Amino acid sequence: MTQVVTRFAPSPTGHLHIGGARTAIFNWLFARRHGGTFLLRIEDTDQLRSTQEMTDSILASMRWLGLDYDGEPSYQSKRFDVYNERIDELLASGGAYWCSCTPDEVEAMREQARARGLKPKYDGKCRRAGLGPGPGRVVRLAAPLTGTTLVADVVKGPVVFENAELDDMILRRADGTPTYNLAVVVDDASMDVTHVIRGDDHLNNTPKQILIYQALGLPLPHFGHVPMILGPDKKKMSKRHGATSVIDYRRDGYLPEALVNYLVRLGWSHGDQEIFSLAGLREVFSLEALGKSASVFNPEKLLWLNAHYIKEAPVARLAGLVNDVLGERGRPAADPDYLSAIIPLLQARSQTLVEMADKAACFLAADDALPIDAEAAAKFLTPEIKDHLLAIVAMLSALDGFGHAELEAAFNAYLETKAVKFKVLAQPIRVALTGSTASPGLFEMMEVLGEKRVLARLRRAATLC
RNA sequence: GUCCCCAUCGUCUAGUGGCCUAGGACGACGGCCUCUCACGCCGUUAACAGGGGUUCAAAUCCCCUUGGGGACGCCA
Repeated sequence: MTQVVTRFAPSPTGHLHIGGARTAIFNWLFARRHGGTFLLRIEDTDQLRSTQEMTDSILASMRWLGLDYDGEPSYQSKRFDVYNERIDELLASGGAYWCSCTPDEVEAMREQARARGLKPKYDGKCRRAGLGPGPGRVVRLAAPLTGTTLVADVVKGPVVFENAELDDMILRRADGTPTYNLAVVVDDASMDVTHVIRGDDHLNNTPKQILIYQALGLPLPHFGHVPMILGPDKKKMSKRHGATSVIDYRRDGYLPEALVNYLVRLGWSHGDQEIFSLAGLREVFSLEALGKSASVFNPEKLLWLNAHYIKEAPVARLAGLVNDVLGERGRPAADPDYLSAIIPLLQARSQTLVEMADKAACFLAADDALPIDAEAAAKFLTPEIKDHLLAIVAMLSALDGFGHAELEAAFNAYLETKAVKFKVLAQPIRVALTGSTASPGLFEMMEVLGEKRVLARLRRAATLC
């Protein structure tokens, strides 16, 4: 295969969508797999809806996901002269023509076609009028009226379209700006893109674009249309499906490697393998392994992957991320060493960083202000337990070390002398230490909390009995 | 309405004519472990949309039906 060039071409009219992120991943992987080039192009020809803020957001999301691109991003808004040059060429060669029909007139034509059971399209009224430029006029492609156009899709296989179904689409708007279809073709050709990998929803655009390639005398790239991601209702993913942007997942405490792993498995597979890193993927990714059918987004599986990566992540990294979450919630920064001691106790118990931060809260709370669940207190901080708590305070104060092993040994001795089962003490102590009935193991927690906090919390709990 | 795409457990998928009594993963359910909650481990549940062909043989190939999705913009 010749040098591979792929590109990701988002429109900066919103944050990076997970569907867009997935096609970016596929393009990135294909290029990296073949030692090719991965380009980024911002499709901002719609000057009304495109914003710098969204461009920045998309760039940030890509960086977060670990998708680096080659060279600088290109902006279509800076290339209007290039597009217009090509449109003028088409005008001169007869491949395009001026059209004075108003949007309302065109809409009427479409209605008419629809009413006759045909595909709604422009009827070519101005095609032979030989119009020149003028206010309010657009430029349309003089598309072939007969014949067929073949899309040799890398994913879907060959797809044939009747040219009669295709439209004399607008190339240049009345305000002089180029339209999407024209700009994509000119850019993909001038950037020497070899593989256009994009969402399924563009399949119907492809024959139209091929017509433009042909009119311009440009060589065709390979096309590959990846199936869409659907919401739980099997409809195209949209805002009403909840979290749909990459930044939503970042905010909700997901690790980028989990999102990438999840997304790549939607519509692509490598045997029975479930766990993939970006580095591993670039060794095995292939377009042939892409599926053809749309897939439903499954939040539970993403959560499972996130939990998996949380268990694997280095403590120092998690500590930093949890601190960020804490900060976003207006909590003071935790001591890095203390937080790093807490994290290992929470890794197997947290599916997201947000959950981890929530669970870290009881470690970080001031001893006299630790929130204690009322129901838990009523059930476990009972009068008969009070003496035990006080006796344990005395016992622990006399202890030499405060490590897991010493603590466990001391408790075993206590249980023996008092002839009591650990079960009767465990929950009361847990409530005393954390304020709730669910937590990491007692001894490992006590070791992390340290003697001072443990004693203070036990004393406080005794007063509540 | 017209055109295009798609069709294996609830979901993501393996499967490229015999290895399929259809495999894995998430979820759900049950069990083990156990100081609680998790983790982990073990097990159960559950699918080739329907109908015709082709073939010695079909989840795999062809056709039809049905179902689902997408596209029909001076948005991208």
